Amino acid sequence: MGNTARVRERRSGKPKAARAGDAKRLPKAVIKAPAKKRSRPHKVAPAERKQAILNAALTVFAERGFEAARLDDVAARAGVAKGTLYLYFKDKEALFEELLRGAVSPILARVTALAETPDMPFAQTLDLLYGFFQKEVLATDRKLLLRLVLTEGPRFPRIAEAHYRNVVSRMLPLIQKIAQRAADRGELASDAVVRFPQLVAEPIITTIIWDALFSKIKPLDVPGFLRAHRDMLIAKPRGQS
Amino acid sequence: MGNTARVRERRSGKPKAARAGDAKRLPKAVIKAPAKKRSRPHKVAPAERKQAILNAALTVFAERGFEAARLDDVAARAGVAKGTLYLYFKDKEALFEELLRGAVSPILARVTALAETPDMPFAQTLDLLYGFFQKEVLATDRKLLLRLVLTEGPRFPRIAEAHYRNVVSRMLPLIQKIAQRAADRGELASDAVVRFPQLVAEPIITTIIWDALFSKIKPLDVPGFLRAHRDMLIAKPRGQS
Amino acid sequence: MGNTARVRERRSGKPKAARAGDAKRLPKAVIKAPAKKRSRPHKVAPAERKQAILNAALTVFAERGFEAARLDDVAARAGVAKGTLYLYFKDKEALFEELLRGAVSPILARVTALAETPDMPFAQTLDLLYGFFQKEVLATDRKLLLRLVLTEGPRFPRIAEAHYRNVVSRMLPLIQKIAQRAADRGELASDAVVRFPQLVAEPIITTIIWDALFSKIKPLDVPGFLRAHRDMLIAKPRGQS
Amino acid sequence: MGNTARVRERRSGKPKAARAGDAKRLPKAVIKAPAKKRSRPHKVAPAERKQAILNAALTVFAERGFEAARLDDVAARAGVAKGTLYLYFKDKEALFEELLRGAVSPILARVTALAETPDMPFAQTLDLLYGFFQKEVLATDRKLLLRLVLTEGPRFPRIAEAHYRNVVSRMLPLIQKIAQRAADRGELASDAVVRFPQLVAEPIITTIIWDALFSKIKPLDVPGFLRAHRDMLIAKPRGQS
DNA sequence: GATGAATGAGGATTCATTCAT
DNA sequence: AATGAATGAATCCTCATTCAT
Repeated sequence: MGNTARVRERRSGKPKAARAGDAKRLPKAVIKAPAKKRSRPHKVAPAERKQAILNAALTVFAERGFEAARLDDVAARAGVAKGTLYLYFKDKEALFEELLRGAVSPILARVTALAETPDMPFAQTLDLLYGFFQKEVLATDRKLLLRLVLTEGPRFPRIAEAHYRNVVSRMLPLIQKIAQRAADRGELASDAVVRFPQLVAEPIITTIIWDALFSKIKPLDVPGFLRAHRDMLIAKPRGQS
Repeated sequence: MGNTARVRERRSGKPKAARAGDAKRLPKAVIKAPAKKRSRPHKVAPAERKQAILNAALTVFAERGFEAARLDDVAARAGVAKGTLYLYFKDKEALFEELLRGAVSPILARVTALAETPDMPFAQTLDLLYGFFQKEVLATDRKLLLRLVLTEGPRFPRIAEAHYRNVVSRMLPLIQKIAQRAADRGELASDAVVRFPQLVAEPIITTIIWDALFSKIKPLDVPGFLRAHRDMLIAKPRGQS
Repeated sequence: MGNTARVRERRSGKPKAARAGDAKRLPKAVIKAPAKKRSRPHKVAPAERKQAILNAALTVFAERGFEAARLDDVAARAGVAKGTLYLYFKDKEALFEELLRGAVSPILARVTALAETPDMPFAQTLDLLYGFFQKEVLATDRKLLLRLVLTEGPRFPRIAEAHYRNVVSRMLPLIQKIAQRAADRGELASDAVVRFPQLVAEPIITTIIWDALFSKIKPLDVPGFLRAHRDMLIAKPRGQS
Repeated sequence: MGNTARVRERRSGKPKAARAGDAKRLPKAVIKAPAKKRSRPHKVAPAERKQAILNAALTVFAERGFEAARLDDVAARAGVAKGTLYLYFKDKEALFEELLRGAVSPILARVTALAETPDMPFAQTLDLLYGFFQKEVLATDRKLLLRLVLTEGPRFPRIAEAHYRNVVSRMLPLIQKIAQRAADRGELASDAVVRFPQLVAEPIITTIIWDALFSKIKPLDVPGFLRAHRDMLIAKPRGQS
């Protein structure tokens, strides 16, 4: 009866060209499978492979958002089969969460370091901080991670929570400490920043959002903006000169 | 009409993960049709009906984001049949865009008014502006609109563009004008705000984002925060006391 | 930008010809979509439509078992779109359970009726019962339902339970009552059937199983078999003559 | 070998419904790999290994049925790698068929032996037979084998056929012979059992099915039931006392 | 205009099978 | 021989959209 002869019709060739031609959303770009198809690409370190998937996922999720992202595209970009994703991640959501886990932790490390340098003038601390943000976040893929946290966070309480726990709740006290020290040294006449360390983080959020929404239309002079914000932060309040 | 020839533009289904009742995301909420089904929708003005749809859409889109939002839910919430949506909007995307069109225009009007009031001290202008934001945006559904602009904007260039055109590009020059006047009056020692009127808008963005992500975890003292930011804006730069 | 022009590649024509050519399992037959495709078959009473789906489901489930059955095939056989199934049934399992609900209830009605006819000789009661089984179950699609209960029951505790509750637990006492009456009239010398009314149901199970497994190889003379079983049931035990 | 050209025979995935942990079906159980993973499978005789696989397969197939059974689970239970299964069995189906081959042959041997013992009273022969069934089938894993034959047989004509050839077609003539001898000795007043030796096998089928479906709900007094059936078999027909 | 049943393309996920090691 | 990571076809289910009433 020929077991091997049992063959069934297939269709195989799958339209992967992610809806190019759509003019309203996501104008151009959009995922392009590198088409590198080693028929059995054994001997790739699993960690590398996982990283490849995460990299691909970052691109795809950033481009389309969680819901619209297609794991097909992630797999294609990562150069693996669809099923392979599930060897490394339980499901789409787990992939997404792992992707965002530790999104901005490097910044945290830097801020911690700054908090350990008590004698630095506040202005300089801010310059270092914002400089670091520009070089290590804005200029890299981490920008996309942070953007995803901000844009998908409302729909993923767990991710928002994790971000709060891992980043925000640790960063703010550090900033507070730095600000307090500056205030103690007389560098700040008001405790506004001490009470609201978020004032230091504001331009980071603003920059990420502006970049995501308007950079194509009207790029922001980010260094200038950050400098301007810094100047505000270190200013003396009116009437206290 | 030839069934096989029917081609439709879509983008996709919905991942299993987002089902209602899922405890990890979107805790409860889940849209609940008011089920008010007068068997005769007697004399409902089309404009009213359209508004009902838009209201429903705002809730649903805000709750789930564009992709995950179900028109079924919108229709149910609006108390109309699903097909009815298509009498008022070409498709899901058109509904979404119309929803966001003019998202925050009321603020614009207010800022315009402020710009016409040349003699007001800058501090007071800011208080009025931020107060208006709190009462007319943060405390209302418009908060959701603005949130949607910020979170979905990256995936909807047209919406970002419209928002830039309708709101941002009009607001910033007004602020600039106000700031310039304040500077001219010697109220500001630096032209930072004149060069970067975004500095005035920063706390609005920050507040919207914080509200969307962390309000459940750690509510922000919004009035205090806005006052602190205001104080910064009107501060004298260091060394100029 | 021409919304209507947004068209994307498709593949459409789907291989529906369910694995014909498979020689080891399910030799021949196998689902054949009637291909009647009214492009919008409105105006079919919903009850009718549901019944069409249930009928199709019966065939497909009986042919392949629950797990291997494809809802694609059910839909094709029912002449509806895949999505339509979900208008009538929550999911595959719900369809399956509803299909089996009340599988053999008509028999129950008949047995009840027989139990209300006290004066009938036991032999005649059995003839009526088995005759009814032959005509109303074995010769109809209900045979497949009963077969499904027996073959899928072990994997579907809920279905087994429902069958026990709805059919078995009601039938056995009725048989018991009938048997008791027969015993009281001296028609039976032993209380074996009274204690084990299952003895009456045995040939029904045996017949269904034989039919499912061996009818192609060696058909069973069902009427003869049932008569033989009946003779056994009404016999006098040894040594009590 | 050309990835795109690779065509494989399969039949399908697995519906969401049947996931482990699902409370509605297959209450708990869910296969649990003993996780004994000697890093060196030192000297395990291939025959032993094969038997381990078959044992594991029996459990898994019995628990979920052929389609829903996962080779992953079989491998885990057998303590081998998934690929190893394919060293011993061509594919899932071959494993299943080998598993069921000779399912109940031990009984056959016993019946043969009984058929060679001409002088035993029929009642005693039945007691031995049913006793053997209880001890060697019902109380052991062979129960699961027989259950699988009955429940999967309808979908596996080859298995049904093999079972008929190997077991049924050999057993029935033996029973017939025994029954004939009993009849010749005047132990039976009718030739019903001679014409339908299935009457002897009935309670075996009934018992297996009852056990599979209802044992949790309402356990059957198997010994009593078998004795009752035996009494029926050796009874004198009415009117011949 | 309104309706809502019907549609069917699309995507997440599973799992038998392969094959480089 | 044994392994188990990788593959990708297959299937369930969803939901935007249509259109007969």
